[in-house]
Amino acid sequence: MDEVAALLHRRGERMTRPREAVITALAARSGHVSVEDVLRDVSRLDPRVHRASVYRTLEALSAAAIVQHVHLGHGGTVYHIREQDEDHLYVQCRDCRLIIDVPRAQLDAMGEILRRHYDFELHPTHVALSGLCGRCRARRATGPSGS
Amino acid sequence: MDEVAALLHRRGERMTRPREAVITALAARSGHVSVEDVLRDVSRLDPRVHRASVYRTLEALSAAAIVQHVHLGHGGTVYHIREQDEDHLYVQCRDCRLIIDVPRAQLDAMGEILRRHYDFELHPTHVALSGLCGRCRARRATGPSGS
DNA sequence: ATCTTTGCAAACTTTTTGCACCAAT
DNA sequence: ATTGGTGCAAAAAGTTTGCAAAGAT
Repeated sequence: MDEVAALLHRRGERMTRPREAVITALAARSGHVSVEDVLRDVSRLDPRVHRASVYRTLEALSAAAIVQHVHLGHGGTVYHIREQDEDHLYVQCRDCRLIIDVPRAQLDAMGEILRRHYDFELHPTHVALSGLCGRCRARRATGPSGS
Repeated sequence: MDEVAALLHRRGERMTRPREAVITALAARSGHVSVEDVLRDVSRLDPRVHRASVYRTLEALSAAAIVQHVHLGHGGTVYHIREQDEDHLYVQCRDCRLIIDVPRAQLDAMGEILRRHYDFELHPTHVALSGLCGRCRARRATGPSGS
């Protein structure tokens, strides 16, 4: 928390109650937190904090590179505290919404192709890829009658 | 258009004026059309068509697999008429929003890794990857002072 | 004639903004 | 004392819904 405060101060910004609450909320969950989750958790942590402050705080913390967001195909955007070695990408199951972190090394083949053939530099952490996890694939094979 | 009508009829559904307008709007643009674009184009093509009908039509056409959507990291969701050989994925520049279609073959390395190591079947057309195209990377290097 | 789809209006959800006040530095 | 940030309330954006009427088959 002090680290975060220092980062903010370096930018001429301040550590405040709403910001503490947002950071606490993000830290409490392992990662992949939706705005909705943040709003709910923050208002539990400190009911005085207003929605608008949560939105503004997420924006400020993003600008300061303290938090990062990942767009999911469905289900909007999730936030998490940025780690120094943010070297994985996200893959999400389109059925159960499970998110899997994949080491960035795995993406290098793709990144290399994009760079070479398309002069395009991939930022693999920004958007989650979509697909089907094994469990949901099995469930679909069995048929939705199974439920 | 008749093809689409046939597909709808096969599902016990009907071809109507709003649906024609939406399909015309989607066909007129090469692809990657936002709801906003569809709404605007449709109301030009036929001002009697209501917004709500556009939303409902996009949903119906999606359900019938006549149109498909792609989630972009920023800028929401874009629609396009589904092609039989939908074998490319999308990559989008985070600065200029340019969308590049990449042949699916290029993604096979990644797809293979996900399948083998994570038991995850990638649906690569559903979400656009994000990154920086060459032009924007150059512009950033020059510095935003260049504009 | 039947039954799907439409237009409309209103509701809803989510996010943003203007502004006076509060509070971190 | 500064001036960045907050809470509030209202507006803005984007999407959905109930319903009576219209229209495709």
